[in-house]
Amino acid sequence: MSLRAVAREAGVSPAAPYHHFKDKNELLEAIAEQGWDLLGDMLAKARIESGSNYGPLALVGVTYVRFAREHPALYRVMYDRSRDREALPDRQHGHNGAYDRVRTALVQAGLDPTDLVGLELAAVAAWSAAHGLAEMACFKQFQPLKDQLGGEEAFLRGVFEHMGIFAEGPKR
Amino acid sequence: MSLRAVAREAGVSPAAPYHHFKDKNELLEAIAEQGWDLLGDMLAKARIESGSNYGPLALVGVTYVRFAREHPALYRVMYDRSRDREALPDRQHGHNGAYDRVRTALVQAGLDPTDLVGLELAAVAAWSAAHGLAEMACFKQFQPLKDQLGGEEAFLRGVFEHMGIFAEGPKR
DNA sequence: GCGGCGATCTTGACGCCGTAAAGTATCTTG
DNA sequence: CAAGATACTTTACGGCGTCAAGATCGCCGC
Repeated sequence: MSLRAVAREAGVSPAAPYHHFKDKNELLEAIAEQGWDLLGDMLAKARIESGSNYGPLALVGVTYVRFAREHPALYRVMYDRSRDREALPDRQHGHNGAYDRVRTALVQAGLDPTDLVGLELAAVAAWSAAHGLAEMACFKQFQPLKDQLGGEEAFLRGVFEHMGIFAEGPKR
Repeated sequence: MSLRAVAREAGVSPAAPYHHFKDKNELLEAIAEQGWDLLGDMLAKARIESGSNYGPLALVGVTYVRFAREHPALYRVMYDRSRDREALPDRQHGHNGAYDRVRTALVQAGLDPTDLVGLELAAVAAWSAAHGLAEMACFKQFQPLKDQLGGEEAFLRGVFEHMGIFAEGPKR
């Protein structure tokens, strides 16, 4: 993606974007921020969803991965910016704190809220698993397995079932 | 990273690399391939390592993440190429099949070798977790937690303990 | 009503990039 | 030693991110 191409598509000169963003990176940051907000909203919506047959954590996991799979380019921009700044988005930076949301879901899933270290480790585990699966799910070599299981959703759920924290109920 | 910069560093003209690689991408593919071979060797070495206090799967997980942390640029090249071709490296493409290695370790860890679907799901889960953690572990916000646990290795181990398949012994 | 001003855009330029074509030097081999 | 392969250079093209210098236009206070 080139800034000049964006300007062309918008029907303006190549230098026009510089009156709205300091440079290309700042444009991408703005896009990423909107993306995190959108993902945060989807996670919030997923958590109050009724009739789900997932455990509360698996639900946010599947929602996270589905978001990444439905907006692959956006998700890439989002995560690449995080990697550049070496930090996950939190409320301090203006977005709605998807990371906090994971911790909340973990407490709801039965983790001890007073065990701060355990909670943090579980949050990292959950986010790692979701992000990792989001990146793995796009590989073609899993298509047969997805077909065999009856679709991508079942595949995601099957994978999450192999990860302790996503299993039904409080941690072993 | 620019091809011209590589040529400059090697003391040759900008066009010289084109006599060894079709284009920039092919150079990166070659680098990635060497990377996967190196990682495969490290995983093999880790598995025969004596005196380890990890479960067999956690050992390969920690080794995988440590490799990614020690060679972040290389790991990025490796994974980015995989994402482009939408496939993990396997023996068919000439390298030593890191993916097969994970499946082998899973069987050694006690999974039923005849349950092909379960084995495949577990392999995806393990690889997702390792890749996800490799990408998360670089975030600065976890530094306090790492310090509190006594180093990055303990941090990694703590996270893996929260993921079912990495826990000691056969799956729950 | 009008002068100025800020916002928004254009033009043109700079240096860097990936890549291609054509030419040159060096090394190998019959 | 001739001939061809190998490794490299030079030159060039178009695209990129970015910047400085204007141009245009709508709005506000006088």
